[in-house]
Amino acid sequence: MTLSIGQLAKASDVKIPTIRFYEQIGLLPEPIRTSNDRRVYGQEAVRRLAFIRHARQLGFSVEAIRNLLDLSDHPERPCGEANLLAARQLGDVEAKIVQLETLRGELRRLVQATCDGRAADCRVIEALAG
Amino acid sequence: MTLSIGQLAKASDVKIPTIRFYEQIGLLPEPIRTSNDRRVYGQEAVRRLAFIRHARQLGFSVEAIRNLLDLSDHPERPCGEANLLAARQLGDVEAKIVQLETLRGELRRLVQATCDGRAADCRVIEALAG
DNA sequence: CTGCATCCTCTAGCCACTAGAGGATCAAGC
DNA sequence: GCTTGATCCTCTAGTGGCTAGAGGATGCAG
Repeated sequence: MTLSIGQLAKASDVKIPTIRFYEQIGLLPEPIRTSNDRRVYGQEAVRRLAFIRHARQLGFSVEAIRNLLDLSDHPERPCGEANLLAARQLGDVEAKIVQLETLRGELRRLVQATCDGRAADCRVIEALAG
Repeated sequence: MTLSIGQLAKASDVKIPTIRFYEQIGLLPEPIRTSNDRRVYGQEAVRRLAFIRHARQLGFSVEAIRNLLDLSDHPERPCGEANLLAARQLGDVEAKIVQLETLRGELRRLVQATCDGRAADCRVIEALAG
């Protein structure tokens, strides 16, 4: 059972231009074409796109995904790099959370200080200025 | 006491190209120039850049900062919009934190499942694929 | 056969910068 | 006065990960 790009988009929940974009940057192999140049995909494309989509949702960069896919394509290789990439991604996310929590604290103070006067006395403006 | 762009960059901890960029997009007014076309700034520029920098660190978009600066430039206006912008920014940050915490959970599971074999049996790859 | 959906390629835009080319000018030391 | 290195100028292009739109070909249903 083959799929058009539109059907693949629905099956994988990835938009058509994004699929073409992934092909362009080499995450997806170039599919075969019909005589009229339309892309034709098989089930493997659905799996590969699901892989990419899941990894992107976890915040992996395209570069990281390229490595992960490469490993997935070569099952005989050691998988230490996959572990490393996952650990690094976790570290990045944890760092981002800490940073955002700090931000949240500052913003909460900012929001609590909101006033109903004119900009001249506005505490939000004041806090940003000073 | 006037400042060159380099001195302003040091005083405000904003890089030179970024200062020029802020001028280009209208966050900073065009400064006067020397006879040799070099930008000359006063203390007001330091304050304005500090404002921008602080707001950027809090994650405000350039558009939001434009509005905040506009308010700051017109102290007679009501400041409800500043409050609104701050509240919205807080909401955005809180949403982002929730999202990242979910991500962190998934990534922790991924990282705990790391294996020392080959990619064929790698749980990280497997988890991403399935 | 008409009309709409789907597909194609190609280019440009988004955000907030950042990097680099290629050149002019300045300040300090000899 | 001359050299050297820092600083400045403008302009263009690149980053990441898409997204939007132009302009056109094809497919399919009524």
